[in-house]
Amino acid sequence: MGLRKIAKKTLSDEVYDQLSGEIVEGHFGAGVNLPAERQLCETLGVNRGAIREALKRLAQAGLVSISQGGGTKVLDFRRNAGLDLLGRMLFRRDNTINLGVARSVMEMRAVLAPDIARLCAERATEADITALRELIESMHAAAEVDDLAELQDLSLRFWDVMVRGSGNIAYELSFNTLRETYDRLREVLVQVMAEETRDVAGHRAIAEAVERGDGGAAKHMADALMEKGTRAVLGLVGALQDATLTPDEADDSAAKGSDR
Amino acid sequence: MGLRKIAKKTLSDEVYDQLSGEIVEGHFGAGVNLPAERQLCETLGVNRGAIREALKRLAQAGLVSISQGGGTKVLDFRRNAGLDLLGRMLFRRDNTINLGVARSVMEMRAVLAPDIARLCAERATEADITALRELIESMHAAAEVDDLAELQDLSLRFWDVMVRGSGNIAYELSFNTLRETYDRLREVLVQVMAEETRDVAGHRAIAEAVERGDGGAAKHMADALMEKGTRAVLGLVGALQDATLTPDEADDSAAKGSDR
DNA sequence: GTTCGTAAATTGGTATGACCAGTTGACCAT
DNA sequence: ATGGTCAACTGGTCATACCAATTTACGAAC
Repeated sequence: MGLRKIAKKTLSDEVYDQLSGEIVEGHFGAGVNLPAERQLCETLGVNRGAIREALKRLAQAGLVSISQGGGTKVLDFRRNAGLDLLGRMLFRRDNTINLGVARSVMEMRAVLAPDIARLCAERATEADITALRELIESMHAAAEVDDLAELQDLSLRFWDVMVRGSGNIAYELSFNTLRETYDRLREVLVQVMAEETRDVAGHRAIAEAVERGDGGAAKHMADALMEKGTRAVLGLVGALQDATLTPDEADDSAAKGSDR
Repeated sequence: MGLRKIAKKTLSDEVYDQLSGEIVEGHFGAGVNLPAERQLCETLGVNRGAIREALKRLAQAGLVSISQGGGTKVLDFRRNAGLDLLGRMLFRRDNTINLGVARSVMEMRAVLAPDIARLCAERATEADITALRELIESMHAAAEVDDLAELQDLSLRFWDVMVRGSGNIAYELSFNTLRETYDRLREVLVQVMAEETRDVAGHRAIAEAVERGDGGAAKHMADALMEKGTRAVLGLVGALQDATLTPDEADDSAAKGSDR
């Protein structure tokens, strides 16, 4: 327990991290050209292959646009990047948390989950329903001994089944990204979201609505469940933001209108 | 008019397209190893750099996992890929449309838009409101001469402003991906969604609610607007799917339970 | 039989240098 | 003002070599 996987980074990963960080934090404004590949080689002290692998990834992420002969141009990531950038934005390079990103994830989760529940109720297979039943039982067991970490894990798996049962590939893929982002805050959130995590009855109500094929009820129950965690986290984020407004860097409230 | 930008593809783009296609269409099952880089070079007839650039992109998209010495393993994209994969999945390599993906996009849009409207109403700046006003006027002008293509473009820009005004980065990024996917079907959908596109009053009602800062009303109005296009497209998709069920390939209804 | 260590084969990671191909911009002829 | 030409710059492709981590097979030790 407590052991963590050792993170290994290749050179191109490091290049990608540095460049994407510079772009997201605005040190390379939209429209300007990145330094030429051969110059980046020299500046960063790596070979051109590593640079190119990183640049291709930046292009795929929607952060830059590469054109032969014309250089590599920085794009406006707010207008061009995909949802995958969330993970990159959650932590700044000084390891502070971007509260605006955390809030956004919670808001999105709160809206998607009820519709996932609705669709799952309308489309779930027998296998899905069985899986939900088993998860609810496990949650009961974990709740008996108040094992919060286990409950959190089971809740994630609960929604895993739900989103697959919804038959909506856009929700599945969004969920993957949101889960990845959420996972990075897991240790922090396990306490904050305890009320939602411990609500086995809430999870059970959704599962039973799914079992009955009652989309409306499933949606309503999911809404109620989400409300608990969402309220707790948004409250915390709000408080932290207010506390952060003291320094000159007005962080998030300012960032909203700053770069458009 | 009618001229289109010439699409240029690099070798690594082509490699990426081929490999991601194979994976998404299931020819490489999750868990198996991709051929070694040096072997892919020979098979595809390109140098190793091009292969590596493509593999790095596949890894970033969540389709494979690369480990030095251990080969490149195919992942379960439904469980690991990000939302960006939507665009890759919309068209199969035989150029047929994946109706399940189209349906998913419409469902997600219908759920996100009302919450975007709600948040925008609560957080919009004066500049946002001005931009919305101008767009509504332009829409009126376009509606006078029933210029559907122009109306569609203005509606997209309307939502562009809304999503930026919502102050939710997750919505912004999701919207970028959804717009990209939607754009590929634009010519088809312009007719199908005409009722929603022509509904200038519906757009105006949302803009006015935003102006008043009335989140509840904005949400409700957006819901009503979305309902028009969503109903039309989902109806069409349903009809097409029923028609497709005649051949043995039961396409989407079957795909749902096939690979889990 | 299991466990552990070792060495060879395999696979990805990095480096170098060369040349091809498209873009840009300065310059010039018309 | 227009269009052509050429040089410089930038990304795209290629070949080859070697480094580093993992896997596998084999055998020694328990």
